Amino acid sequence: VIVMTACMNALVGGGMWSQALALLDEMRARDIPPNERTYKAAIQACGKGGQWQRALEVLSCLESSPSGATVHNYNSAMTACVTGGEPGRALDLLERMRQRKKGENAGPNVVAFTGAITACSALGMWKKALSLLEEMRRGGSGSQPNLRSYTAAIGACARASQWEPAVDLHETMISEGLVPDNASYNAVISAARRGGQHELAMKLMASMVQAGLTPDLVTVTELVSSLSERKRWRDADRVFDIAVRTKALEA
RNA sequence: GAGAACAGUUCGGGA
Repeated sequence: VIVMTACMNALVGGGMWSQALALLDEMRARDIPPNERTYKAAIQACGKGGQWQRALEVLSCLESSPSGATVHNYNSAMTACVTGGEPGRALDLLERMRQRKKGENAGPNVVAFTGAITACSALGMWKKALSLLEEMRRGGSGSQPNLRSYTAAIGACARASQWEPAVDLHETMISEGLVPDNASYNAVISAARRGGQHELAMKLMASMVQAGLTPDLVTVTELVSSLSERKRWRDADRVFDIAVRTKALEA
């Protein structure tokens, strides 16, 4: 068991999740009973590979194991559901974690909530994303939402072309003392683009530069597509100027 | 010490 599990860990670390799962199958075929560590490696493999069915199966093995499933284990299973194209099941898992709280294991943490917000994003449920974020702000995850949580929520608004709430979140986040980074800026800019607010998108890029950040490839593609949709070629030139000046594309 | 792990932003390509 130890050798097999060690191999699985190595495979997962190297991004070879399918081989790791193959080892789990082999253990079963050979009647080598997996232990908790084996399942932990397996569920991580499922997370990376988006193998949600197997993730849920492994999760229930962990749940019934003596030490029980950890918050991390649930989070890996949630990742598997989202990347496996079953985001609704990730939301189910969040509920399951909440039930578990009563049993005095830890409830969902910041990572779990953020994962659930990402699931909402994939489902187009931006209102639910906002309400999950609200719940976090009220202390529901045991700590306050961090930069990634806000970015995920902004991303959910962006996907639904809801630029106004996205901008609100961006501002709230700043007033909470969080410092926006490239990913969070790119998320609001995306919301502006999808909401047809190209002027706003340009302003956001400018404030990004003012804040000392270097726009990246994502920022530039975001703006260029926003501007070209409206054939604002002059503005697109300005964006390229800024991109060159800030060395945006040199990373 | 078999082992320290999980979450966020654009577009495109490949199986």
